[in-house]
Amino acid sequence: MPTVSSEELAAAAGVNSAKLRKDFSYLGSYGTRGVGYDVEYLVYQISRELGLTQDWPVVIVGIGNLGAALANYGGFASRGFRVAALIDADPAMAGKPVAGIPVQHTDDLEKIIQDNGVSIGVIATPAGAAQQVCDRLVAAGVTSILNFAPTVLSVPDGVDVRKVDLSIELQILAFHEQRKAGEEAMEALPDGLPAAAAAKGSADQGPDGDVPAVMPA
Amino acid sequence: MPTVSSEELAAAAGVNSAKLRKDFSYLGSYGTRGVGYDVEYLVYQISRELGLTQDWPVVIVGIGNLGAALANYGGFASRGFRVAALIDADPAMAGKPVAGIPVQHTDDLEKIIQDNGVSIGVIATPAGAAQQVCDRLVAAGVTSILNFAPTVLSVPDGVDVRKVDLSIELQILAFHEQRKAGEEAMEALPDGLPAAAAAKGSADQGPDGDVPAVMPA
DNA sequence: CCATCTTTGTGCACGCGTTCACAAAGACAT
DNA sequence: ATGTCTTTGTGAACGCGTGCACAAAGATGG
Repeated sequence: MPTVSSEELAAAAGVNSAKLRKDFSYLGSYGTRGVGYDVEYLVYQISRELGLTQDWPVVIVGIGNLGAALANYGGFASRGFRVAALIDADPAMAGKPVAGIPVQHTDDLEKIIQDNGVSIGVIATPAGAAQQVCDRLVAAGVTSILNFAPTVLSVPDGVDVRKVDLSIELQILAFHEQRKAGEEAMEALPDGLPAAAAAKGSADQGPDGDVPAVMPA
Repeated sequence: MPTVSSEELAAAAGVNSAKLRKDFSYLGSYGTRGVGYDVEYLVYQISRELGLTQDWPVVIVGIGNLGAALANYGGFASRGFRVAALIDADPAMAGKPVAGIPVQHTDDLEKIIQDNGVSIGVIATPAGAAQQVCDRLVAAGVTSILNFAPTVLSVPDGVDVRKVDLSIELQILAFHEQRKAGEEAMEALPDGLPAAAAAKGSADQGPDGDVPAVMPA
């Protein structure tokens, strides 16, 4: 039986082993003292708790470059997501297959949502169309929306929205880049930014809190 | 002179006003007591500190759907980013304009980086090519990399990498969706997940910590 | 069956960030 | 000028998450 210790996992993930064990303990006592965690069982338990074992049908609205990129993205299927439909407002796109799935017209949006029991929608339209698409998705029964359009969507209570801004990550890199460049002239700067200085040596690859939280619109 | 108070900004951003004032104070004392902050001056100071006033030439490597979507993304220019070049390994793409910029071949990668003084690279290639492209970018002088390929890149010290996984946000939505669905049957579940339960009512649209940190690969 | 060794699960303490609360500062009216 | 009123900037307290350290649990070998 293949096992891992919290120590091994912690080293691989770059976190403290005690924190990892405490996190796991919230899911239950799945480890064996003196041995570690049964890999297969642990993966299953975490997957289940995270909802990876379920089948999540999603629709992608707006099949431009980004929508097509998402439709072709291989990482969805392995995480339980199934692209149930692609929807675009351009009649010329209708019927054209993208990633093996024929694009359908916006007119049929409500029917598509209901027929497939979709509760998660992805918006990859231009900014101008996003709110309108969002409203229709919500009215049709969608309760979670992933928004790639550069607009803040307003939704009724009970609907989750997550906004993905592709330039934010780039901005974080630029922020660190600026720090690197200004390091030799650090003392010459008018003010120091403690939070940023502390994060100077961060070597992770994740979207974690290593940049000030407040930004201008 | 248009001004805003910390109270107004805090309400708009959904944070505590004291925290906002303290954050601003790290940048200097830009407010006026009894009045608030001069909007224009404040925006400038924050922009400067964040590096938005600088010109950041970036290259995008891998001009598939995603690369094209990034090249067309309007949000870059306004944040100080300038797409200096598009690079692809496919000779058939060479010369073809995407978003008004002619695609160049990978062979010229080093020269392009050096001629344009590029320090930030975006990788939108298939997973198999990512590490190789990364190595060449780093060797050519790039010190910050935004990675859209589903691979963890290894880089020497001093190089920043940020990995963007388009399915993670979707997974967070699915996690909350599962919670919503299981809410009526909450007591029937074998275990509760305190962190998730606490985040139940979160209504923000940002990638903040409202989901467990550790995940299986 | 007992001893030893490994690794988990967790109480406890420390440290950091958030929030409270207030004095200082400045605008504005009289 | 002087007083009042608003809002900043920040010292201090609070709360939460992280990390330490160890007892309990179980495997493994003699």
